[in-house]
This record gives sequence, structure tokens and C-alpha cells, in this order.
Amino acid sequence: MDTYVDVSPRTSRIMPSYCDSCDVRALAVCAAMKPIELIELESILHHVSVQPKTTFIEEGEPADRVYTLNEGSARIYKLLSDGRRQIVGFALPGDFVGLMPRDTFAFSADALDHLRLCRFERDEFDRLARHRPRLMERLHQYATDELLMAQQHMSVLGRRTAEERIATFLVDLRRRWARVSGRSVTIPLPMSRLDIADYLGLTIETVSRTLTRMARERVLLMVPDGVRVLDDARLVAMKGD
Amino acid sequence: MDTYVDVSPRTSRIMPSYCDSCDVRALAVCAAMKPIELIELESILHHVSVQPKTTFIEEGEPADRVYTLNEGSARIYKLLSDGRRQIVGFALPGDFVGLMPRDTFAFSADALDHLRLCRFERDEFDRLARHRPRLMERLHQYATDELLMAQQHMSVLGRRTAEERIATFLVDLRRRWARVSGRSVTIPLPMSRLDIADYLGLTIETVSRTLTRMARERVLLMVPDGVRVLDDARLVAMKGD
DNA sequence: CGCGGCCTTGAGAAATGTCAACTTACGTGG
DNA sequence: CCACGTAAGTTGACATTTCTCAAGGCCGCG
Repeated sequence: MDTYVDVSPRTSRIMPSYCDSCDVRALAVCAAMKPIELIELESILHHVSVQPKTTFIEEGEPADRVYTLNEGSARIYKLLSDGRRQIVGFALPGDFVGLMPRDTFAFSADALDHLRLCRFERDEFDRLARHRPRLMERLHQYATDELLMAQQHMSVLGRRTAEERIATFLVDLRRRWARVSGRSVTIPLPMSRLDIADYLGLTIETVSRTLTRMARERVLLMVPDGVRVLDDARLVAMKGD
Repeated sequence: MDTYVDVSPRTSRIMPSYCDSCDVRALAVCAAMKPIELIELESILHHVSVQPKTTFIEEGEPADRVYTLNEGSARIYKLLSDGRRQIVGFALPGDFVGLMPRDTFAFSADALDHLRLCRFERDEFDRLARHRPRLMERLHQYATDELLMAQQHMSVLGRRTAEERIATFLVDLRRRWARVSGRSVTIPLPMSRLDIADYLGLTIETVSRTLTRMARERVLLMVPDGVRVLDDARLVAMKGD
């Protein structure tokens, strides 16, 4: 039986690995696989665990592996040489991380909290995808989903005010959490204010001020590691459109 | 033999249609197809021609077709209800237009100049892709390429100054034109200043002022429907990173 | 209890947006 | 072929949002 192998030296974990018992299989790209095919997937998969704040993909590194995220959340970002950072997305459980048409990664990724992932060597994964049309199709569907979200986010970055950006971010994130853990009035925010700012093209101060204002106006209630939505209709209206 | 069918009533064209003689086949998704498979592709393809300024994809419409662009250029954009517009990309010859994981389009597209396209009914195209792994793979590669460009553009929209945006836009566009028509010091700009502004998250005035300044500083020379690069090193330096 | 990281708040600065006038380019029709 | 009208682009003066810089508060952890 495979085990979860912690990539950090500090801890190590023994966990069952069979895809049968995977929490996120229905969400992940593996959902496309039949039981017999899942065995092939299992045979090339390595369970890994990543500690909070750890970088597990670095821009410029060889793109020799891909991941599915089973547990935890991560930030995906690009850095400019002067330190400016653009977070291009947050990965949640079920997400596929490492789609890359080139041979080096064009983004970095770090763990926001403790992660459990399935790691695949890219060669092996690609070979399997070429032999299993269902997997290739699912992967393509995943890529076009990401592209759609990216286009949506471009219109947030290019054409929306700070308040609209924050409202859009919260509503979209709530929708994504709902897929993983069911709908809830509390939206978990495992990322810092700085992360939110770097995702929305704002500064930390503008994020803070905008959230404070939304809390003052009783649209939100800030809670530890998240926000609780008090007035859903107003929040959605604030997105604009 | 198929013919180019003009969708507008004003003109009509008779053109040879065989993929053999297609200028952009090497660039387009069809590059993945073997001669025998190309015949299948030809059998489901409709040549269409679109007049300048015409909208050929409208946000919200059923996403029942896809295109490859053979000639001309188009803008792909999203509108907000109050009229704000974000152009998410410009399509050039060889590009695939219409990737969409949902059943309605999430963007609109209009012709910047006269277009010639291959149009495919989505059902038929998807069916073919499912039977021709090479096509599916190529499509997936195309989607991940687009995703990469989208992530790059997010970091432009979120974290770069007006000058950096313009410089990045020009250098990227030049690279893309080079694939189509070879490298040249003149960068064709079939889009208006307003289009550039809506692509870069700026206003028309800021685009105009920035281009004027770059021309005054002898980095560019503005020519009809384009710019000529006078000082490549400085232009690239202006991108920052 | 004190330190450090993260967050909030305020005051002033700066980049970009807005509004308005003017110029240029271009196509149409007299 | 010129004159006009319209659309696109440029430029200037001013407004505004967001950023920058700085101080202070909160909270968890050693």
C-alpha cells in the first residue's frame, strides 16, 4: 500500500492511499477514470504532504510533475523582478495544479496551510492521458474551465473598482468552497490580506479598508480565518453585474 | 468543392477550401491532423467570411460552434452591464476561437477587419476530437497555451504601470505576428486605441499619452495602422521583467 | 508578559481617470 | 476634386481612486 510521504523532514505520515477512499475524487480530474483505469492512475501516483508556507512549485523549474490537491489550499503566483507579485489563482481541494504547455513552470505555488497532494511525474501522466481518452478529455475540460475563470478574472482586474473586486472574490470563493464542503454562510479565508491584495491587484490597505467598510455596513462579519456573509443580496449587488 | 460563404448579404466569395492550401494550417489546431484525418475535418467545416466590425460571437448565445481564424483579426471581450468592457484577447490568423466549457458563450467576439474562418458545429467537432486523440491533444495544448497567456496578462493588469502595459502589449503582439507573417520592425495594430485601452485596463487617453511619449522619446514611430519599433532594447526594458 | 506578524487606520502623494477642446484622417457627396 | 461631416486620436486641466508611508492595535505564541 502506498503511503503519504511528507516532503519536509520534520514530520511523516502514514495514510491509506486508495483512490476509492479519496474525498475529492468526484471533483478532481480522476473523476473521469473507470475503476480499472484508476488502478493505472494509482500505480503512478505519489502521495505527498506539504507544510504550510512551503513552496512546492517554483517559476523557472522544470515542469516535470503535476499534482491534484486533496486537502488544503495553495496560492499560484508570478513574481516580477522587483518583488511585485500577482497571484493568478488559489487552488482548493480537487484542483489540478501544474498545467503547463512549456517545459518550465511559468508560476510558483505555495501551501497556505497543510496540503495533501497526489503527485505524478509528468512523463508518466502524459503517457497515461494519451492512452486514456477520458482522462485527456477531462484534463481539457479542466483547462478550459480554468481559462474561463482566468478571463473572468481579467475583467475583474482590468475594469472593476476595489469594492467590486472584493465582492466578486468573496462570492466566487464561496461558490468554489461550496463544491468542496457544501454551502455555508461562512467563507473560509486561508490566505492573508496581502494574498488577497496580490490576487485582486490592490494593496493590503485597500483590501483592509474595503472589508472594514463592508463589515461596518453589516454586509459581512469578520470572523477568525474567514468572513460570515450577513447580507447576501447586497454582497452580490456589490459585485456589479 | 466547398466555398467561402459570406455571412453578410453584401458580398460573396468563391474560394478554394482544401486544407492543403490553407495558409495557417501549420499554426492552427488542424496542424495535428494527418492527411487522411484532414479529410474528416474538411467534411464538417464551413468556410465563412465576416465583415469588419461585425459581431460573430455574442456573450450568452448557445456555444454551438467553434472557429479557426484563417485571415484577419478579432477582439474577444466581456461586457459589464454599465458598458465597461474588458477585451480578454485579440485573435490572429491560426487562432482557435470558441473554447468554452459551458453551453453558452461567456464572451463576445467581433471582427477588427475582414475575416475568413473555418466554422465547425460544436457537436461535430467534439465528436471528431473524441475519435482523434491527436486533435484532442492539440486542442488541449492550445487551451493550456491560452491559459498561460491569460495568467501572464493577469499580472499585466494587476501589477504593471501604464507604460509597462503598453510595452508588454507591443512586444507580445509583435511576437504573435511574427508567427503568422515573420518578424518585422513594424507592428500592425488593427485595433483602435479604445480597444488597446480596454485590453490593458486603461483609458484611451492614457494609451494615447503613453504612445505619444514613447514616440517623442524615439522608442517608437507611429505609422498608419501600426507602430514601427525604433529602439527595441528600450522597448523591451520598458516592459520591466 | 513581551515579541513579532498581521491587520487596521489616517494623512498625504501619485498615477490614472474624467471632461472638454481641438486636430487629424478619411469617406461621401456635391 | 474639393468640402464637409464624422470618427478617431491627441492634448490639457482638473478630479478621484488607489497607493504610499507611518503609526498604532490586536492576537497568538514562546
